[in-house]
Amino acid sequence: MRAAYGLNILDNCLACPVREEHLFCNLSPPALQKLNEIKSTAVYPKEAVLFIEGQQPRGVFVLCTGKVKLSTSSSEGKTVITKISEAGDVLGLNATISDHPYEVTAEMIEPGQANFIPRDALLRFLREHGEVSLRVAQQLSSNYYTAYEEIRMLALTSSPGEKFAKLLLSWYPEKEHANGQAQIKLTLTHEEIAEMIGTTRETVSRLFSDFKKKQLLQVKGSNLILRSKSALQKMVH
Amino acid sequence: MRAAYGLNILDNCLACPVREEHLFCNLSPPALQKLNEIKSTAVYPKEAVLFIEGQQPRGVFVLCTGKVKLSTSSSEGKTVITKISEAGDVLGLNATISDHPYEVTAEMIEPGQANFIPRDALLRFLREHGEVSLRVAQQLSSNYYTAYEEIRMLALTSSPGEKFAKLLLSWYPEKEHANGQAQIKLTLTHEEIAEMIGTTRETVSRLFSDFKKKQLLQVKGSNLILRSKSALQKMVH
DNA sequence: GCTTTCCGGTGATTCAAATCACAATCGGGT
DNA sequence: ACCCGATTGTGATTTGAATCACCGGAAAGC
Repeated sequence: MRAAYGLNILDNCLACPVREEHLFCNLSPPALQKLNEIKSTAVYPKEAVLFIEGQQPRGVFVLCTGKVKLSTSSSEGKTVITKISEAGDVLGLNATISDHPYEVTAEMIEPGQANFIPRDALLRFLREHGEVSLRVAQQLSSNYYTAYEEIRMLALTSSPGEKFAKLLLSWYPEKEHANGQAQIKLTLTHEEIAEMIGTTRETVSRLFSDFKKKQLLQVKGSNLILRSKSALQKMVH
Repeated sequence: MRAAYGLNILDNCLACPVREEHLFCNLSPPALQKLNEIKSTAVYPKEAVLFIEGQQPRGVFVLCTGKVKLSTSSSEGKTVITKISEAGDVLGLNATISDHPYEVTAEMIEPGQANFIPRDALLRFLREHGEVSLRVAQQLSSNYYTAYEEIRMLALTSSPGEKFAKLLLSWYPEKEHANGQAQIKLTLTHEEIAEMIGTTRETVSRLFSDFKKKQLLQVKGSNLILRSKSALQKMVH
């Protein structure tokens, strides 16, 4: 499979067996070598916390494997999950670049491996490699865009049902079955789904029931089967 | 007043009589000269639209004077105002850098002047001036942080009353009266305030009544007087 | 000056989702 | 196989804000 790319991606990416194009891929050899010098790799178990909202940024984490839950909480204990990050994502970039405190808490929900790059080493690196700075700027823009999606989801979607449908649509893999069906491993609890769409656990439970009744989905153990993409799309419109 | 700064800021900023430190200030003379070559200045009346959500980015606008309302809407006509931009702000930066469509609509709510920098000229400029790229990256991070504030406001603040209090607090000038009082020119309609905090016009109207009754504020024509910062802070906590 | 449109205030009513309260079920550990 | 804590399902009740409906008043246009 890898061979199809013509050359081994490990040759020109930050050492991390990630297939997708990401921030630290396709760099010039000297830049890449420098990056590999300043990074350090570690393995994190489930529930490990990479960083906490409000902390001074120590640096960025490039996720190689595993899944990370990004969330932010109010002082009263209410929590929103803003994103589930996967392999290839760079975590804590904005905080590190702007020297604001981390704006989210990052917690592993599936164990995995990540490269850590300390803040000052990264900034020094970026100052020396202007071309990478532009890449970073583009990555940040893209993050910003994702945040706006979240804002739109929270502010413009009125009913929990619609938000739930949007969430399910976002779970479709790029390459789904032609008939609009998809099978997804459900790793989140109802509580966590509630925190993603800004509602309560009970409401999510009822949404699952409703959607099952309407033939929109099916649950088999931890497998979630989505039955019709078009029907979901009709709900969000 | 300006003299207090030691040198005329027009000497080292993108030509635009803005006092604050902003993105295109304190650049190297050659970079600055290049910027002034590629920018063009225009005056915009009230209700002029700089760009519309979903359009391909044409470039960035550096606001010199006036105020701009940034908003995003759903297909059903619901609208959120995400920010009121003021002099010194750079509009459309993320879209321009990442080549995503503009994520908001920018409309003048107070007439003013802005410098426009076309997309390709800006990108060429950034490639040639790596040091400015890092500044841009920092600006983008900062924008991102602001977007997160918005997410927190929308998702973690339960009642309209609390959101309203948060909004009022954000209107305090940096240097307010010691006793927690402040006078603010109210340029937004209740409808617009509703769109900022995600509620309805009627609810905003009632909030004004409630807050007046509770001695938190006072309205005299278009002047809004906030009576107690600490009382407002108690409400949001 | 008069009309028309936009904006702001306030009641009455409705309604969807939060809250409360349990019961049922699942899954991992011993 | 059994136990226990975490997770899920679902009814009954409450509630806070949206919606509907209308009026007064200010500002803008003719």
